[in-house]
Formats: sequence, C-alpha cells, structure tokens
Amino acid sequence: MYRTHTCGELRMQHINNEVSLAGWVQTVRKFGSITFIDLRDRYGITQLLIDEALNDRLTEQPIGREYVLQVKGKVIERTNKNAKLPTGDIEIAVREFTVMNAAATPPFTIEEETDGGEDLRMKYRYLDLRRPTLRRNLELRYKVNRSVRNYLDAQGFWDIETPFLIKSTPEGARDFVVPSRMNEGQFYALPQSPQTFKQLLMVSGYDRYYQIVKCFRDEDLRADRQPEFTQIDCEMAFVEQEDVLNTFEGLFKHVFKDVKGTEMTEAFPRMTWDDAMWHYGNDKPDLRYQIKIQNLKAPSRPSPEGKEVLREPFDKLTMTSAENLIMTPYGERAVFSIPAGFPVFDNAETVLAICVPGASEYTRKQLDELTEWVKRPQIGMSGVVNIKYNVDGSLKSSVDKFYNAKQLGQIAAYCGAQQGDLILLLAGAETRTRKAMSDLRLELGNRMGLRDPSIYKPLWVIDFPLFEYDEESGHWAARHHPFTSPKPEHVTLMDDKSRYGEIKANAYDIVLNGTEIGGGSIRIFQRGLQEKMFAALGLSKEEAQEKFGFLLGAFEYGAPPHGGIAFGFDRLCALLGGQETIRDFIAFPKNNSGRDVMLDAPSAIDDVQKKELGI
RNA sequence: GGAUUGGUAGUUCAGUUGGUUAGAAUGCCGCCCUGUCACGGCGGAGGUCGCGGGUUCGAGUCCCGUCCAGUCCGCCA
Repeated sequence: MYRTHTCGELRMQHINNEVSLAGWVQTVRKFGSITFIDLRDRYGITQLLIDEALNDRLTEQPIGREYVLQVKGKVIERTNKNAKLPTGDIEIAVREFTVMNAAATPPFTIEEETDGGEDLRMKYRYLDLRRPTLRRNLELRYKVNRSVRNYLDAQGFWDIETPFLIKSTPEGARDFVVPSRMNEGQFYALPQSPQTFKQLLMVSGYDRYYQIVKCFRDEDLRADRQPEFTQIDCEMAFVEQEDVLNTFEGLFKHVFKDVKGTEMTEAFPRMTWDDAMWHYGNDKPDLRYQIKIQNLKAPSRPSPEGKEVLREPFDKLTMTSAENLIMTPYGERAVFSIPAGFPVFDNAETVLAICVPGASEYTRKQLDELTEWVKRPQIGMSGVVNIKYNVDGSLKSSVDKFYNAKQLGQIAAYCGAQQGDLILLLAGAETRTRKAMSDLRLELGNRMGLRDPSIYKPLWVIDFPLFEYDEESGHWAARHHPFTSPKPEHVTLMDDKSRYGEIKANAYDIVLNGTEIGGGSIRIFQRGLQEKMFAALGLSKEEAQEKFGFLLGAFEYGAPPHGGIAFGFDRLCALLGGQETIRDFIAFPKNNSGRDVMLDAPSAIDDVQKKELGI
C-alpha cells in the first residue's frame, strides 16, 4: 500500500498516528541538519520533517521539485503552526522515505499564480494541470456535470449516445471531415451538434433525452470558443416553449445550488429579442448593471401587421410626453426625436445614447480615450459625442455649438440623466451604430467595474427572428437552425419573401452575465412545414431530400411535437468559475490556431496512410 | 481574411535618442544554516535579443518581410 492518507487529510486528531503518504515534492527547505518538504497531491499539501537521523540520506539521495515521494512516519503537532494550510497544525516526522521517481526541473512553477506563459503551459499541460487553479476548475466541471445528470435523471431524461461519424451538411458552421477508407473518395463529418438525431429520438418515442456530448465546428477560435467543445444537449416531446423554459430554468437553479450553494428563488426574467436589441443593442444583455441604450432616433418600418406609425416632429414634443411612436426594425417603440441642428445627427439613420452614472468627472484625456476606442476598426465609429450633466446641474457637451441649453436639457432628461452623469452618443447606420453602442456599453461596464464576476444575472431571451439576411450571399439563412418552428401566427408570412424579416420563431436563448450559454427552440415536426422551411432557405426539393430526406421521412411516421435546448457546457463552467476563457476549464484544450501544442497536432500523415484513404 | 499587442537568460520581464562587456527578479548549481512554510546568507553558471533581409561607422532599439503566441473583428445554423 502506497499511502494510508492523502496530503490534504491529516489534522490534530491524527496526532501520533503512523501514516504513509505519497505525492509530489512542492518545495524543499533545508536547514543544515533538518529539512522541510511540502508534499502535494490533488487533495492538498502536508509538511514533512526530515530530522537529523535521516538528513544525511538526502546527500546520497537528493530530492528536487516534482519528485514523486513516498514517506512513512508519525503525525506530530507542529511547534510553529501555519494557519494558511488546512494541514498546518501538523507535520509528518519522517521515519523512511522512497523516491519513486525523480523529476526534471519543471519549466515553470507549479503554484497558484504560475510564472509560465500561455504557450509554455499548453506544451506542458500535464504540469499545468498540477496547479491548484486548474485542479479547482476541473473539479468544478466535474461537479457541474454530476449535478446536471442528477437533475435530468430525476426528471426522467435518458442519456442516449448518438454517432460521431455522420453526414456533412452545408448548413451552419464548417464541418470537420473524416475520410472513409472503405468508401474511397467519400467523407464522414463530425457532428456540429446531435440536432437531427435527438429529433429522431423524439419520433422514436424517447420523449426525454439528454447527452453531455462533444460537438465539432471548424471555425476560428476565441477565448470562449474551441473547435471541439461540450454541449448539454436536451430534447423533449409533447412540450411547448413554456415547458422547456420551466424545465431548464429548474436545471439551472439546481446546478447553482449544488455548485455555488446559492438558492435562486426568483423566476428568471424574460426579454424579447426585440427588446434586447432595442435596450442593449445585442441579443445577450448583461443585466448586472442598469445602463440601457436610449433611442433618440431610429429607422421606421412597417410592423408585421402592416401598420405604419409616423414620427412626431420634435417641436411638438414636451419633456413630459416624450412618447413618440414609430415602428422600428425591432417593433413598436416610444422614440424621442432628437432636435435638428447637428448635421451628424441630422443625417444619421440612428442616434443612440447611454447614460453613465457618476461619470461627469471624466477628464478630457478619458474622453479622448473613449473616442480612440470607438474609432478602432473593430468598432468603426468616427467619434463619440458626450454631454456632461455636471454635479452643479450645468450641462457641458462636445456639441455646444449645435444645441442650446434647453435642447441639451431635453436630451439629458430623455436619457434619464442625473446630476453627475455622463451621456455618450453615437450616430450612424442602424446596424453598425447599435452594435457599437452595445460594445461601448460593455466597455464602460468594464471601466466602471460594473461587471462583477461574483454576481449572476440570468435571463431568457425569447421570440428570436426565424430568418437572418446574409448581405454577402443575398440569401435568407436560419437564425437558429432550419428545424426551428415559426410562431404559428407568422407561418403565413413564409409565403412572402419580402416579409421574412418579420417572422418570429419559437426560439430562445439563456443568457448569463452577457454570455449566451444555451439556446433552443420548438421544432418543426410536420413534413410540409419543414419542406417550406428548406425552400425558404434556398434548398431545392431534390437537395432537401438528399441532405435531410431521413428527417422528412421520419416526420411521415408519426412525429410528435417536440423541442429542446443545448447548453455550452464549457462556457457554463467558466462562468461558474468566474472566468471568461473556457480553455482553463478543459483538461487538454487547443490553442488559438486550433493546435494541440502538447501533441503537436494536427500533423502530416505519411503516404501509406494517404494512399489507403484515397487522398 | 483583417485589426492589434507581444516575442530579450530555464521562466517572468526591464533595456532611455541607435553607441563600451545586454540587466533585474525568480528558477538552477555549490557552500553555510535546527523551525521554515515567498526561509535566510555567501558564491556561481546561464543569452544566435523569434527568423531573414535592409539602413548605418555602429541595430535588442529604425525599416521591410516572415514565423509563432495572446486578444478582438469577420466567421461561429
């Protein structure tokens, strides 16, 4: 037996016990005739005391960092205790030790905050994983996994595996492909998600399915995106949207309680996609802070019902009745008409503002920094207008030349500004300006320290558009995926291509702190509607049959109404761990270029292999 | 595909306007030390300044190209 206890286990109650421990040497501290060694394993650190009697043996058998050591000895009370260690009250008076394996000097320190850079830590991932930070992350991941399974099992879900070697389809992300040796010139694809399989399982009557499963997408990476990642994939039959939302809100609360120990008693807020875009400029609002986008000007457009509402001229508007109804791309909204006079705003399609509490003290330098920030190519605005609503009640803006005090006051009042606030305005084309304002809102949140990782604000975003127009190809694409059902009242709009943009879907996302961590929909389950959907996406009848014939066929044999959701497991773990990068929650991740630098993969294959595969 | 930051000792970094032999901390090696836990003290070794080219009397420093890494945009149904 190598060990009787782990290195995190021994306490005062074990005093005088004869024990064996095994682990890795964290540090060696020599003091002439006595030596202290910190022995580490997954569970903790225990101090070993090598006294005079044994100390000479260290000369013939040196011990260095990361040596694997087994010791036998007695647990004794320390004369100098260490309150920082859970085992700090005791130490082991070593009677004999065995070096089970020597170790080369590690290229970086195995400590909480290592000195190793990203690249180096990836290359020596097995050493990086010894660090307490990563150990805690993987423990968290395991606990989330277990908690999810416990909840879903209790709810009657079955874990059913689906294949990894499947058929490539052009929809969505690029596929990873695998050449088939036995079918020369043909390729499998790795699944981007088990979507069609879980729907087929519903047809088969397995009305509650889940899987914590690897998915593969051959797209560029980010801090929160890996080419192979893990989803919690779920599907239910005989359900409406409400059933799905309730079931998985329950899952969320269960996991939070298990993992974070916090009880989430309140129902998660729900926000339509229209409202999210209108007030936050994106479909995953971070609700940890209250700043909302103010729409001072936005394009008008007919509503799905076809009614057009006109904008009132600014002159008719009073501050108490800033209720000026127009139709926007996001639906019917009250909109302020910004006063005329500043050409940039007059000529802009959209003018948006955010009101930053307590930021009127921003210096010229800080404002210049913000201007530089929005001018970066990633944001692409030509500048940002500011209005300071000073603590003394005065107003000072970068557009004083164009607006009088009354007009500035009206803008400030519309934005709900308080004394001491800073109002930031962006103007330009609708889509770009809204995205830029969304980014600016997040940037300000970061700068003002409003995005506290210890606070969790979940949100359902519902009523997504069914389609999305792709400027590049000139085609309408499925916003979620081609199996998502339109709202029943919008089905008739599918006959008129000019109305595609107005169709809303039974689709929903769950958002946590500004990160999308899951999304799903109620699916189409009738062949006719599914064919219509494929046609809308530009697939001919033949193409639809060739690519998705199996699903269309299945819908003819009694497909029940069904829907589901999938969560990004890695992202969920990162968020619960208070981090933004998922890499540290995956044991063996890829780097930014999709490489495994430890394995040095991908790599070339030899000619024999290529010949066999017919490539 | 694009933007941007970085690449100097094993590691993390500094290196001024282009100017003598490229520094610090930490790690490593040796010696000393009986209560450390970021141990301490003394000494030592350790560098193709990512790579290639150019400008210059002279390049870690300036210019061009290239590779690698990080972050972001595009992309990610």
